[in-house]
Order: sequence, then structure tokens, then C-alpha cells
Amino acid sequence: MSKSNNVYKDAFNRGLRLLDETRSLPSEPELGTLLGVSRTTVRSILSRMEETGLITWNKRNKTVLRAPKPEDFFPEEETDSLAEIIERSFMRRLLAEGAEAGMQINELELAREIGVGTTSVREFLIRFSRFGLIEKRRNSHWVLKGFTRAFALELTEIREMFELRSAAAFAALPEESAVWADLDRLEVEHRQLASEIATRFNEFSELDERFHRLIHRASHNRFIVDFYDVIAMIFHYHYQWNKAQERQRNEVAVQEHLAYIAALKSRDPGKVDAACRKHLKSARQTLLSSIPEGRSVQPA
Amino acid sequence: MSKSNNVYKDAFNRGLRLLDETRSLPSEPELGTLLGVSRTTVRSILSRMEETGLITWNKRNKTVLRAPKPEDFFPEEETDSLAEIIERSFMRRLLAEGAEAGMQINELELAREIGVGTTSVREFLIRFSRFGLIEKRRNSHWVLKGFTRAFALELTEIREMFELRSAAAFAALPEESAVWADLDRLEVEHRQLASEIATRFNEFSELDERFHRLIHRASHNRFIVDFYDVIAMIFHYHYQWNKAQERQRNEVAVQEHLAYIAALKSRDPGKVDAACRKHLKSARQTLLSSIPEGRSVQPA
DNA sequence: ATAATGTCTTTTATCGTGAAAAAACATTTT
DNA sequence: AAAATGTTTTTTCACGATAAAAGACATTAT
Repeated sequence: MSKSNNVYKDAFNRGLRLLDETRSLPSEPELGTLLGVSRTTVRSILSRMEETGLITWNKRNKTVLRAPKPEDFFPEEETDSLAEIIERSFMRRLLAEGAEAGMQINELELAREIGVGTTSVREFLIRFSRFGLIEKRRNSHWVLKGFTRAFALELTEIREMFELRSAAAFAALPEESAVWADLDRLEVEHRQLASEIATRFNEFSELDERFHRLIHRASHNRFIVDFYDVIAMIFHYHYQWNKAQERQRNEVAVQEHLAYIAALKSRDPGKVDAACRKHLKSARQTLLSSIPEGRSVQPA
Repeated sequence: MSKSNNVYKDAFNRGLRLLDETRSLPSEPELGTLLGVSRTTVRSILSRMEETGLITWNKRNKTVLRAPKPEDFFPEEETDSLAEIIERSFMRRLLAEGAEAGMQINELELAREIGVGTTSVREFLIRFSRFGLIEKRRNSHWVLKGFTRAFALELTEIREMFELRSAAAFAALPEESAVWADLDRLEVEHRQLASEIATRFNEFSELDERFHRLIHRASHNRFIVDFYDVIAMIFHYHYQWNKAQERQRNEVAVQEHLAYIAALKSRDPGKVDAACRKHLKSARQTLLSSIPEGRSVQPA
């Protein structure tokens, strides 16, 4: 097996959703932009849609014949990229019990366990190494540094430094900057979520990420912007693993965000700093409190 | 061809230098630690030393027969790892004229040009991407962001943030910490270099890196420590490319380091901050002044 | 003339393979 | 019995090959 066609399958599934909305599909290049794939892939998708009787396809004419049925979709698990599959497997192991700091990571074993080639695992580990959780020994294996209390503290230290600076830069942005409109939209979303928090609390983490990324972008510094990937990754897996008091946590966080937004809009540096600090402090607390004591041991 | 034996060749060359110093070599495990390679490689080295009449080898007995001659050494270019070879080629291209921001990077072309497999190039690019100079388009090519003025400014912004914090942490370290002895040693090296600056100015960059790494380590934060890799990489290639006023620049920098060291030893936070700022400011100036105007264009 | 479609070429993503190097295990020496 | 040497197994590193996907070029339709 060389390369899976998950790009095609995923785009096909997304393409199916377009059929509900229109009588006939747009041009191939337009579909390509819409789905984020090349024309080659668009044409494969159209071919299959024709074969399965979803559309008729004759040159520019792509008429929708029927709405897609559940069985038209490719199974979800076939639409994931290899990188995603490896990341998930790896994180599951990492967050599972028994992943102690200092433990060594075996590429071959990982590859066999997940059922992929070693090359993909190697590439994943290299990419993953920037998160600071693993480290390579020269000419040798990788070492797990562990999801420890020390890690969380180091991560949050940088986060706080970067976010305070970004927030200050944000508040200093001119009136005519487009970010203020973005901020307004986010504020509305926050208010909506706040009013329905009882049922929608699990939608918070996605909103959280968008909000913080908007702020970090104001730094106009690629290293700050990129660092948010580390934070997002940690929070993503971390909260998947630790659901304790999720609702209450998110409820508090939404309110803190609203105060933070208000501070930004006031453009008062002192207020911004205070609101930002307050939110970051509770974010740190949440992260720290969820690290089991057994993991808080430092690597030898 | 699968894997080159550069680890063996490099360790062999380093092993030859040991022959000058002793009548007989230590045990295999000891040699392994000394050369930073496994026993397997040590044994290959000993085999060759025996074959070429450098030593006699019988179990524990490894007697030196003669001093190594120049022709005993493997050629330097055969001792580089693939990663180093690729990095050098890539940086040469990057710093050469015509490497404009926005340009796309072709893995296959790079691999062919350097004469290596695509896997190695891919892995290099992934590792290299954390330096913020290139970016990957999903399912597609890499894009060169370019060594621009913006890049230099973003880099130095983070550097200054991190170093000021590390320097403050350093000054607050307890008297009994081992770093003070390290600092003393570095101070001596600086004074020696200062007194012979006319002839040894090109030795500064190595000393510079050791000095700043020592300070960054005081932060006890892996993200700060790791970020110095970005700075070191940039400075390394950058100064290789731009030799203008190297001597004068280094002379100034040595003096700034000495003032910085004195400030650290005073443990006065105000003095530390001032000395650190002063040095970082001139480091930034040096970097910025060497970026040609043609490169200062922002990517589209 | 512009923008689409049709066709062909190039590049990327992934695997299996094999040599280099590390690591583990067994045996001998001090 | 501790540490070395001898031997075997496992893992890492790098390659070429191949299907998926992107991209380029040629042709046709509005």
C-alpha cells in the first residue's frame, strides 16, 4: 500500500453536503477552491457522484439528481489523514497510565502497533518534538519527557508572557483595524453560549481557541502565533481526557472572556492587563489541577 | 545505497586523536562513552586500527603501535551526517541571491540537486520549519517565507523577552549554584579573548553561544532553552555569509558580555536588566544592518 | 478573450527493503 | 561478582518504488 486516498474521501463527503443546497454544481476550479483540493480530486469526486446516481455530469452541466443518503458517505475513519491517526494513537498512549517520564519511544514498535510505515512515524515524531514532550537522543531513540507538572508550568509561563504582550498590542490597534469587528462577532458568540451554557458547554473549547488565536495574531509575531499550536494541542487532548467539572470550568471561562473582551474594547492598558492575567491564572489552575500527582515526578 | 557510515568515520577520526595521548586504549565501553557511539561502532573502529597497523588488538589489550598519519584519517566531507549536508545546501540556497519570499520549495528538486533521497529532505524540512522561515501548504509544497527584516524583528523580539527573563532568573540564583563557577570560567575566557582579539576574533561566535545558552538555561524553561536553537542557527549561517566588520563587531560584543557578566555577578536586578538590554540592542542592530534591502520585502 | 474542460506531467505521501548502528544477551576474564 | 569481550537481535536511517494528489499544458466552449 502506498498512499491512502483520504483526501479524496474526505472531500467527497464534504462535497455531498453541497448537494443539499443546490440544483447544479459549479465549475471544477470553483469546487476545488470550495473543498480545498485540486481539480484532479474534484474530477474523481464528480465521477463517483455520477456513478452512484447522485448527479448527471456532462462537461459544464452537473445536475443534482437526488439528495445524498447516509450510505453515500465514506466511513468517517477512512477520511482521516495518516498524521491524524498517528497523533491520536500516540496521544492515547501518552496520556494513558504508565507513560512515565524517561521512558523510551520505539519508532518500529509504534509503527507496527498503529499499522503504518516507520517513515510516517518518524515524521510525526519530528513534528511532534516541538511540543517539548519528547526529545531525541543523537543516533538513537526518542525519550519521553512526560506530561508533568513541570511541563505545564513551563508551558503556561510562556503562554502568559506571550498573551499579555499580544493583548497589549491588540488594545493598541487602530480603530479602523478589522480585528475589532472580529472581536464583536466573538463577543456575540460568547453571549449566546453563555445563555445556553447548560446544554452547549462542550462547544466552548472551539470558541476558546478562536478567541485566543485572534489575540495572539495581534502580536504580528510568527513565533508567538505558532506557539499557540502547542497550547491548543495540549488543551485539545487534555480536555478530552479530563472531563471533570467541564461545565463549571467553561462557564467561568466564558465569563472571564467576556470581561477580557470588555477590557480590550476599553483600550485601557491597565484593564486589559488585569483581565488577561485573571483569565490566564485560572486557565493555569485548571491545567495544573488536572495533572495527577503520579505524573508530577521530574524526569531523572 | 542505504545508510552512510559517517558515524563510524567521524568517531574513527576522533579516535585517532586519542592515540597521540596514550600507550594503550581503554575498554570498549569506555571508548564508547568517550566517542559517543555504541560498542558496535567502537569495535569497527578498533578493527580498522588494527588492520592499518595503528594498534595491536587482543581482547583487553590494545597497544598503540604508532602515531596516526594524515592519510589515516577519513576525509572530512565523509564524516558529515546527511542532515548536515542537506542543511548546508539548503542554507546556501536560502542566503543566495534570488531566494525571494513566496518562492515555493520543491522536495524532489532539492533531493536531486543535493543527491539524496526525498525522505531525508522531507524530514529536514519538517525539522527546519520550526525556525519560522518556511511553511507547509497542506497536501502540497513548502513556501519560503524568506530571511526578511520582518523575520529578524520577530526573532529578536522573542529573544529579548526570553533573555531578559532568563538573566533576571540567573541573577536570583543562590550563591551555591554551580552556574556561578561556570560564569567565572566564561569570564576568564572572555578576558583572554579580549586581550588577543586582533588574531582570535573569529573564535567569538562559539563563545557567544556558550555564554547565552548558560543564561537561558537559568530560566528552567524548555521552550526558552529550545528557542536558542533558532537564534544560534540564524547567527551561525548569517555570520558565515556576512563578514563585514566582523572583528570590530566581536570586539564590541566581548566588552558588552564582560559588562553583562559583571552585572550578573552584582546580582542587582536593575544593573542586570540594563546590561542585558544594551547588549541585545546592539545584537539586534548587527543583525538588522546585515539584511540587504532587497530582502526586506514582505511576502505577498 | 476568458474560463471552462480534457489530458498529460510532476510532486507528494507512504511503503518495504537493506545496511549502519545501537542494544541486548551470552560468555569469558580478572 | 563485576566488568570486560564475543555474539546475536533489534532499531534507526536512508533509499527507490508506486499510488494519490497537485499542477501544467492543450483544447474546447461561451
